[in-house]
Amino acid sequence: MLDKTDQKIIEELTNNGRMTMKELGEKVHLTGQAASSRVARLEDEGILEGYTIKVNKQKIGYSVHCFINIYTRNIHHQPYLSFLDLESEYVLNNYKISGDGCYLLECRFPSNKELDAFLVQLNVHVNYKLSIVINQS
Amino acid sequence: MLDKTDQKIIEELTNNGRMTMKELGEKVHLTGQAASSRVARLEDEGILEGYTIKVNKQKIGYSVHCFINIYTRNIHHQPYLSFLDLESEYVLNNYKISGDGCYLLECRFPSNKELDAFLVQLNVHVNYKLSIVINQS
DNA sequence: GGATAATGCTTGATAAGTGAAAGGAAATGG
DNA sequence: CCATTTCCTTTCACTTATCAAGCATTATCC
Repeated sequence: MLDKTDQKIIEELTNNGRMTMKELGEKVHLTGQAASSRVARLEDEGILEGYTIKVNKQKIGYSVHCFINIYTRNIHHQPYLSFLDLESEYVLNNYKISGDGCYLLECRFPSNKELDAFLVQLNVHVNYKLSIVINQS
Repeated sequence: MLDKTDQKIIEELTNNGRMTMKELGEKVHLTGQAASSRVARLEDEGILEGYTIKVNKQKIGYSVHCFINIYTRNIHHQPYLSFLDLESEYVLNNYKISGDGCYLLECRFPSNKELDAFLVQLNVHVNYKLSIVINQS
């Protein structure tokens, strides 16, 4: 499905998603047009899902990064999931997991103040265990 | 530091990091050149750290996504961290966290076979608790 | 085996975007 | 009140993207 050239394209675009097709072509030994049509194919196949940016969240005031293990008390998860939708400003990811707990929730907050308010509301729906990210290596 | 326009720019580029500056300008009611110079400033300030792509990892053969709570047995973490460097193909993130455990390790594997081999080696350095992602909502 | 089709590339012309320079409007400060 | 700064727009030369056409290689089918 993916040949060496496709893999290289994915690698290059992961490092710089805004590189010109001409530049990308040079990296993978193709013309810009050929590179462009391969990228279009990767998009059509749903392998390349989109383009985005890496933002320094600390610099824009979201410095508290945490993971929250969720333990549902109720067989109905919908209230919890609906709550996440409302608080989506803070939610990065919500993973349904095997192992300890039902979900692993990844969030970012401007400060402990917002985190605290979030946890109070969260506790209406579920129990939780909080882990704060100290560093990322 | 960031005005409304900057925030909108970040939002738009998060949704489509490859949009043209002209297009971005229209979204935020500026000319392409003005948008471009704001983006350049965001890059200089380190707020916009780079451009990348979203890849469907399942489609390229990395279908097992998991989080591993790491419990170090030894005060020296370096052997564990060096191990991660060697196995970086599978490692998405390694967070130093508060709460249960010392690290939260996020990985992706082509199959349980590679996961198993990874865990065997991991156990040389640390104890762990495994959570497999079933779904992402 | 040879015609046919399909795939993936290159080439070339046109349309579109980018970047640098020049200039103007609004806010800031002596 | 004028000078300065900041941020924007306009213009133009230049680069890049896009589209269609053409060509080579490989696969397919009778």
